[in-house]
Amino acid sequence: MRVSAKADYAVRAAAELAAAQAEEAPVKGERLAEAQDIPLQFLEHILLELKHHGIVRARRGAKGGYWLARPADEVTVAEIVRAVEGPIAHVQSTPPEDIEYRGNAEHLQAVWIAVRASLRNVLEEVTLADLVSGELPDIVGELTSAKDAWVAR
Amino acid sequence: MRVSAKADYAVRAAAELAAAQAEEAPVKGERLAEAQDIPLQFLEHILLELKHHGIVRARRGAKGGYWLARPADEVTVAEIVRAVEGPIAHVQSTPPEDIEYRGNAEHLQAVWIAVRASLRNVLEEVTLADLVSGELPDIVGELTSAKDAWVAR
DNA sequence: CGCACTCCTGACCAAGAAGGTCAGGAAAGT
DNA sequence: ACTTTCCTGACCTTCTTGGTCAGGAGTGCG
Repeated sequence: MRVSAKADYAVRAAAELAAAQAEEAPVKGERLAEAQDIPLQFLEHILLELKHHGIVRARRGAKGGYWLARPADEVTVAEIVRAVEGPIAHVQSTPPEDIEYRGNAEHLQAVWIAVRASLRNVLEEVTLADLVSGELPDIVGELTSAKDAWVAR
Repeated sequence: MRVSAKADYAVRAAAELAAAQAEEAPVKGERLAEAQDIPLQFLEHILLELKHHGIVRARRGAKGGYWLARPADEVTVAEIVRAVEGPIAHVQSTPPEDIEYRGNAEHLQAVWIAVRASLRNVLEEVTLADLVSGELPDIVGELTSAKDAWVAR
């Protein structure tokens, strides 16, 4: 139920790429690392994973670097998280719809399904374009405006 | 972004305790383990954690066993998950409200806050009583009735 | 009292993930 | 050719996950 450093880094780097999409030139890994304060070599591994998932493209050499494979408003945060962390809200490493619960826990399956659906409702709605513009989808506004959304429990 | 075996086991065992709350006698660990098919010794460690968090009580000896410290409709799934997994939706092991994002990732904080809020909206609404009766809160019904809530991505 | 029963506790363990670092190779540009 | 930058795999340390094992300590009963 936590967000890994890798996922956080991946989204941040992707946000930088989204912002740079206007310029017609690739962005170097080093610049991404500096902009978001991420260890360079670790970041390059992450970018490679994003590339393998078709989210990012890259070119090597002098004028090389990374860029988004698609327009920023077509890439969701959910995609990026899945690329580096794997499936969202799996239970014991298996998808909730495949689990059979017995006895008094029978309805737990529906709860885990609801958990996954609520995560998707946020992560699949927010695109990289939303993220850099700051114009987040309504659902984020609703969720973050509840007074106790910003306090720990 | 996944649910550990421990959290799953904990909720299932707690559901059994909730169902047994009518009988005025404690439930043995062995019975819980069998009912939910959980390795006994691992389960006892989990129950101990729940006890330390004031969710469960226990007595040793011949007529000993475990029981819920409070009525089943006052114990939420969120409490149980926190007891065994720690805080929900932390990023890089720190709460999202404490993170400062720079540059184009500035609004990522709001997204993680929304993620946490949406998890809470489910986990803090569902009580153990809901779970054993099968009468889950409206929000769960809404989330699970979307057609693609039950399919993988 | 003694004994069985059950929880309680800490030590241990193997495998994997998290969060990196290091060294070298392979394309691209000049 | 040479530099630049990505690409790749190996390696590393620490922590977490998902357990098992051995023994201690409280409780109830005959």
